[in-house]
Amino acid sequence: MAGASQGRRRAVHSLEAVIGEAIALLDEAGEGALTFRALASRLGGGVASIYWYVSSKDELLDRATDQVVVDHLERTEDLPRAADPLAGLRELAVALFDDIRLHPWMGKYMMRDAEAQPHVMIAYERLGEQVMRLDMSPRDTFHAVSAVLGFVIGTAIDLGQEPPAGADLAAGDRDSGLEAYAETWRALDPEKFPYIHLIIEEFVGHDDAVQFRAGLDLILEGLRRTSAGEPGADD
Amino acid sequence: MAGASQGRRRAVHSLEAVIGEAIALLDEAGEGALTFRALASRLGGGVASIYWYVSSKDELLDRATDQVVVDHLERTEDLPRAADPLAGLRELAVALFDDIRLHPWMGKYMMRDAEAQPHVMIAYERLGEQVMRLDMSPRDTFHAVSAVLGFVIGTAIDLGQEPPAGADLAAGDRDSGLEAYAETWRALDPEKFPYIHLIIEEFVGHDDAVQFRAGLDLILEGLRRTSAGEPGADD
DNA sequence: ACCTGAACACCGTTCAAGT
DNA sequence: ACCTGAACACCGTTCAAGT
Repeated sequence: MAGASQGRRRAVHSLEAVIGEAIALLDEAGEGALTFRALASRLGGGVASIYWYVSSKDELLDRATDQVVVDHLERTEDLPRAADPLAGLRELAVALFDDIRLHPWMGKYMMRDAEAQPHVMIAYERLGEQVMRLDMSPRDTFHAVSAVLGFVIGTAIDLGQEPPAGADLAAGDRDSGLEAYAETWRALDPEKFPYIHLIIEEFVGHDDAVQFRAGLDLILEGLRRTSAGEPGADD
Repeated sequence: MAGASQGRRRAVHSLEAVIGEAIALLDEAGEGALTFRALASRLGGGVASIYWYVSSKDELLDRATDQVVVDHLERTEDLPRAADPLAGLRELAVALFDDIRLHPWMGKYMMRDAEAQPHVMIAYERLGEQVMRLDMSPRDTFHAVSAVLGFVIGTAIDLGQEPPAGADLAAGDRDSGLEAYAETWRALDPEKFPYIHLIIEEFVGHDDAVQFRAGLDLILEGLRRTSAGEPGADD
């Protein structure tokens, strides 16, 4: 009986398995849940084994982020479908935002190390190629792409922020969270906080995706005007 | 001789000292350097004492962030100086961005918990009051403020990202860092990466502040057009 | 009321040893 | 070539005890 199967002593891994389980752990339970010990037990092996595939937790996170971008690029291969460069830019930005939102932990890492995340470069390139069609100077082109990218990733990070440990994520979760904020704000003096009072009801039940698109459209509208107004302008 | 000064046995702290030293530690050595043990030794006391003033590291970071915002509000009390609402919005956004950049660690925490950071609310309110002068619907007003805020904080976070542990921050520091990236990019196939090649030289030696202002101006230009075009538009 | 050292339950990372 | 348990040097947080 000593060996119904004499295997199972040593677990067998692969880089794909390590990265895949890391992504699953991050998606399911958030950034705090990604521990070498937790990851090892998911893989059915020992902690130290992970270091055969990855030399640090930083590298693990870089590789996990890059892998998500690989999937994103695959999924959006045939974008943009629009003839208009700004419409094309919009499609790409929206698709990127939506995919980052599915993995709220990754925004933080996307801008950290271009060399460790080779595919992020390709996503930038695709956005840039749409902007190039506006025929602006290299500098204006660079600034426009940086603005869109900063807005996409920045907004995704803001919205993906994990609430501090204390927060009560019991029942209505998100809705009740928004409502709890609104409650506090309604208590503020309307004389001193006219803006807050103006938008409280908009804030309650607002849709992150709608909010993102509205902001993106402001940038795109500005870009449309700017690129039409000063063809080839410098500095 | 047993007590030239019999004090010094027990250190004496205050909430201000705890928060102040925490901010100093974060500014000087980055987020990784803020440890209860490091903070305690700066304060000249024991680790556990900090818990008298603050109930967790999360609270410490919330309070540190709020304190920086307090200083920012004080420093910019008499802004905006411009009569034009968009110019006023621009002044406020630029000032906020510049102050966040002085404390690169804080961007991440600014959007995390409005209740724990009462003064962040005031900064939002000030931005909102400028946008209100454009006489748009509550929804459009909310979206515009959210877009500006998302861009300010998001860009600040992106730029404030600490490079992963490995990075060589030896001599030329930032410049050589940019140049190292550029080197990698120049090696990319120009056929497949026309955008990257177009902007490499713009990227090298680019100024974060200039880049931020360019993006902000796109949003403001879009906002100017949108608010002029559809006075009081809904949905 | 405020401060303390020592302990607890965790981390990421290393290493000598196994197969 | 790949996997392992045990150890190391850290963390944030708690607690019983001091003043």
